[in-house]
Amino acid sequence: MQPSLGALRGGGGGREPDRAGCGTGAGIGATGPVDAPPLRDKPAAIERTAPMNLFADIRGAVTDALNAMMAEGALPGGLDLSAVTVEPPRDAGHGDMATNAAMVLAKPAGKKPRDIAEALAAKLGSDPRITSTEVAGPGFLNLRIDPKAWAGVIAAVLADGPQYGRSDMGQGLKVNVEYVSANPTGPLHVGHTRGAVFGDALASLLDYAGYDVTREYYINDGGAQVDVLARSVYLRYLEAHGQEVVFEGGTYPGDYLIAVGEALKDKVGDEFVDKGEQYWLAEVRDFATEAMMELIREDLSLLNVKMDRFFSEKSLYGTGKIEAAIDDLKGKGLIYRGVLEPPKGKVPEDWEPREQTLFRSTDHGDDVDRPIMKSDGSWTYFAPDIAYHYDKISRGYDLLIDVFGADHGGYVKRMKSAVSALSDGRVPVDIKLCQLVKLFKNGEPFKMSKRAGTFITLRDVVDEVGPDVTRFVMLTRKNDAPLDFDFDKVLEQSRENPVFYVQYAHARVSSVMRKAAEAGIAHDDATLAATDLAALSDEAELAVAKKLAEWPRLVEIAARTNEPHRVAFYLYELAGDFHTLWNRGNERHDLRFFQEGNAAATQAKLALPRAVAVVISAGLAILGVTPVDEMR
RNA sequence: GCACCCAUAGCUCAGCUGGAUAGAGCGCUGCCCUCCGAAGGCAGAGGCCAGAGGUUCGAAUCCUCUUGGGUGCGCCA
Repeated sequence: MQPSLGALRGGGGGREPDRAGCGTGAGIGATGPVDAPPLRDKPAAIERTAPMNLFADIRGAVTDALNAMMAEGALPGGLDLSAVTVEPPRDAGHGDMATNAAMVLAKPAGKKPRDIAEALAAKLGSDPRITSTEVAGPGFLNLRIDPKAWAGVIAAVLADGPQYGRSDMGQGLKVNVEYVSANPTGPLHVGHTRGAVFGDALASLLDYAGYDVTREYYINDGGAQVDVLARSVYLRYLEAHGQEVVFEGGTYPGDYLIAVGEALKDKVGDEFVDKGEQYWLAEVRDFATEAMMELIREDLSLLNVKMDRFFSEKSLYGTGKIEAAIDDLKGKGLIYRGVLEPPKGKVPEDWEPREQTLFRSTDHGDDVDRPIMKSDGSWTYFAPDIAYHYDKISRGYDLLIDVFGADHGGYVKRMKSAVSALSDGRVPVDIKLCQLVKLFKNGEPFKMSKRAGTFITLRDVVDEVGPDVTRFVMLTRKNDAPLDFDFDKVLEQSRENPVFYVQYAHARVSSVMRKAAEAGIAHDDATLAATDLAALSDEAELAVAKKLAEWPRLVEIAARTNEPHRVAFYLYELAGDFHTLWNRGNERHDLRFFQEGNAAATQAKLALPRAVAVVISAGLAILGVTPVDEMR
C-alpha cells in the first residue's frame, strides 16, 4: 500500500495552546504525583464477585497465617499487614511466588526476619496449593505452587471468559476521566490522537478495575479562539460569495473551513455580507463551533472513542456558574485583590505592577497565586475551568482525572490546588500529561509542512494504518515519554512491532481452533475447562499459565497507577511466552496443541491457547483494539 | 531565577505502593522448519541504572545536591 500522506488536511488551531495537544510543541511533560487513593469507606455501588486472582488468593493465605500467628502470640497483635506483598519473583529459580512479609514485619514485631519467615512457612505448609516453602536471602519466603493451581487458573479463565481479570478494586467509586478537550477550531491532529487513545484506554481500564467511569470532553468554546474561528469562517463565507479574501495573522487558513463557509452561505444567504462584526459574530461563532464539534465527533468515531458527555465552557458563562465557584473560594478566604511579583530572572518587557483578582492557590500547594480575572473584567481561562471542576465535584465524583498535553505542565499545580480548595481536600485529582508524538516514515522524521495551518490530522493517521494499529501503538510508551510513530514500522509484520506480535498470537490460537473444528473436536470453553489439565506440566506450558495468573494483578497495578500502557506491555509478554511454547511444538510433538488422532488429548491441550486468546481479547478490549483471527 | 518532567545495554524502551544476580526488542555471533503459520523460536556477547551524598535490613525506584536535556512561568487558551 502506498501511503498518501501528501494529501494533508489543513487545519487551524495550531497556534494557541490547547489543553489536549500533545503534539503542539516539544515538551517534556509533567505528571503530577499520584494522589492518595480515594476514600474506600463508601458502599460499593455494584455488587461483584471478583473472579479468580491466584496472587490475591495466596496473599490472603499469607495474611490469614499472620493473623493466626498474632492470635497465638507468635507475633505481637495489631500489626499492619498492608505492606505485605505476594509477587512473582524476578528470578524464576526462586520459586513461583515470594512474600516479603517477614521483612516488613520484622521491625514492628521486634523479631528477626528469618524467624518470622520460618514460622510463617510452617503455617503455610498445610495449604494444599503450596507445595514447598523456602526462606531465602534477607528474609524472603519463596513459595512453590502446585501445578494443579496453575491448571485451576486456566479453568478459571475459560469459565470467567472476558470477566477473568476484572477487579472490584474500584468498589464502584465514581471517577470522571476528562480527555481530548481539544479546542473546537479544527480537526484533531496527531497530538490529540494520543490523548484520545490514552484517555479512552484509561477509562476502560478503570471500568475493568471496578470503577464507575464517566468519559468527558470539555469544549473550550468560551474564549477568544472561537472568535478567531468565527472570523475565519466569515472569510470563507465571503469567499463562497465570490469575494477575494486574505487570511491575515490570527485567522485559520485551513481548507476544512471552506465547506463551513459554504454551509453558512446556504443557511443565511447574503445576510452577513459586508456587515460589521457586531452584526454576525455571535451567530457565526455558534454556527462554526457546532460545525467543528461535528467534525471532532467524526474524528473521534474513527478511533472508536465515544464520550459520555461533552461539557461546554460557554455554558458556564452568564449562568452564574463561574460566580458560584468563585464565591465558594471567596467564602474560604481564597480570593483577594493583589499584585503579583514579577517572574525572577526573565522579566517580560511590558511587565508592570498591576493589581488583579487572585486565587490564593498557594494555600493548596501552588507556587504562586493565580489571576482569575483580566483587567477588562472578563474571566481568565482558569476561572471557567475552576467552575467546571466545581461542577464535576458537585456531581459527586470520588476521583477526577484530567488528561492534558505536555504543554499544560505549568497548569497542573493550579488545577490541583483549585480542586483541593473546592472539595476541601476530599476529591483527589490526577493529571496525566501526554508527551508529543514524533512522526516518522521509513525511519526518517516526517516533517509537517511549514505552510501555515497544515499538519497531520487524526484522520490522516487512521486512514493510513487503521484504528487498531493507531490505538495500540499510541499505548506502547508511558504517557509521559515521547512517542515515535513510524508509518511504515507500525505496519511491519515482525516481532519488532508489538501490534503484529500480539495479534499474531491471537491469530495462531484461532488457527488451531479452526483446525479442531475441522476435525470435529468439541472445543467450546466449557468442554475445554472440564478436561484433565494435569497433563500440562512442561515448563513452557506452565510459563504461559503463570503469565495468565498475573493478569488480574496486572490490571490492578495498571489501574492504581493510571497507566494503561502496562496492559500493552503485558500482552506483548504473554504473546512472547505463547510463541515460545508454540515453537517448542516443532521439536516436541507432545507439546503441540493439536494432537493428531487423539481428540481427548487435543482438548486438554487446547485449553491453554484458548485461555491465552481470552486474556488477549480482554486486554485488547481495554486498549480498544479488535483481536484478529488471521493475519493478512 | 523558580516550578515540573526526563536521564537504564551500541540504538529504542520496560522495570510492580523500595526487594534477591536490573529485563525486552533492534543490531551483532551461532543455531532450529519432512511436523499446528519460521511473519516464529533457542543460545551467546553487551550495564559504575547520569554523578555524589542520605533514609532503610534492602534503592534504578524515596529524599537532598550537582550535571545534562526538555517544558512552563501576571490581563493566551
